[in-house]
Amino acid sequence: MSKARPLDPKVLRRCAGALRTLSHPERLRIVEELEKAPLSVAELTARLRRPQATVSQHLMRLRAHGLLAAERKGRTARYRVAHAGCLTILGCIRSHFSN
Amino acid sequence: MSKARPLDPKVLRRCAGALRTLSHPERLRIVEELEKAPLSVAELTARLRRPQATVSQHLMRLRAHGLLAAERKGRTARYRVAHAGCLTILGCIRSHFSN
DNA sequence: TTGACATATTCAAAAAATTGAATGTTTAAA
DNA sequence: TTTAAACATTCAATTTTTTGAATATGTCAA
Repeated sequence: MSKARPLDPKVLRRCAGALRTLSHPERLRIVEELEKAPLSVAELTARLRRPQATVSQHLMRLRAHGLLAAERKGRTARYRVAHAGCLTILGCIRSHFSN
Repeated sequence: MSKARPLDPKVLRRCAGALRTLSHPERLRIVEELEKAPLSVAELTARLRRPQATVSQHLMRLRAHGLLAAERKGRTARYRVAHAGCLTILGCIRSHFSN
């Protein structure tokens, strides 16, 4: 058990940024889908029933923060969760904020 | 281990809202301070070195989402963490996003 | 009461996030 | 090559968030 030193401002900003990146219903949903299995943009677009551009923008943002990663095969991009913290936070949400 | 049912849209929005409420460096810092012990607005203002109004606004927002609670004694208000999820997420951040 | 202190609220300006349409890029198939 | 499919990017309009100054409210002490 560590001493719970205060996080330094730089780290604090990065952490807040990660939380903010996750703090959108559609992005949360994306992580939820990708937790089960990697999916292409088209598959995610179908599941979320949102415009492709919107889904792509969400994916870009999640990827920019290192939360997702993409593997391209031919002309499709397969996204997957790339940061374990993502799933931990999702689990935390499920157990603490679900109802 | 549950079946990881997809969160319904309403819950998803609430969860995203909670994350967003936490996704600000100063608000994260507030939770961090209050994790150790309850504090008054003045004490928090001193620790954060931010204008009182700003701290108060952050507190109001955290309280509105049920993450903090306030107990008033005379003319001071003592804030404390009121939602366990808060601390779980803080712990998650420490272990996954700290460096 | 009056005055000072602690906290909360309002307000307007500035900054950031969200949205979808339009368009660009890359790759595979014809 | 052309064409189309899959994804990414740009853009401008809209909405939301953030900020601090100003001010309001409530409470204690004199």
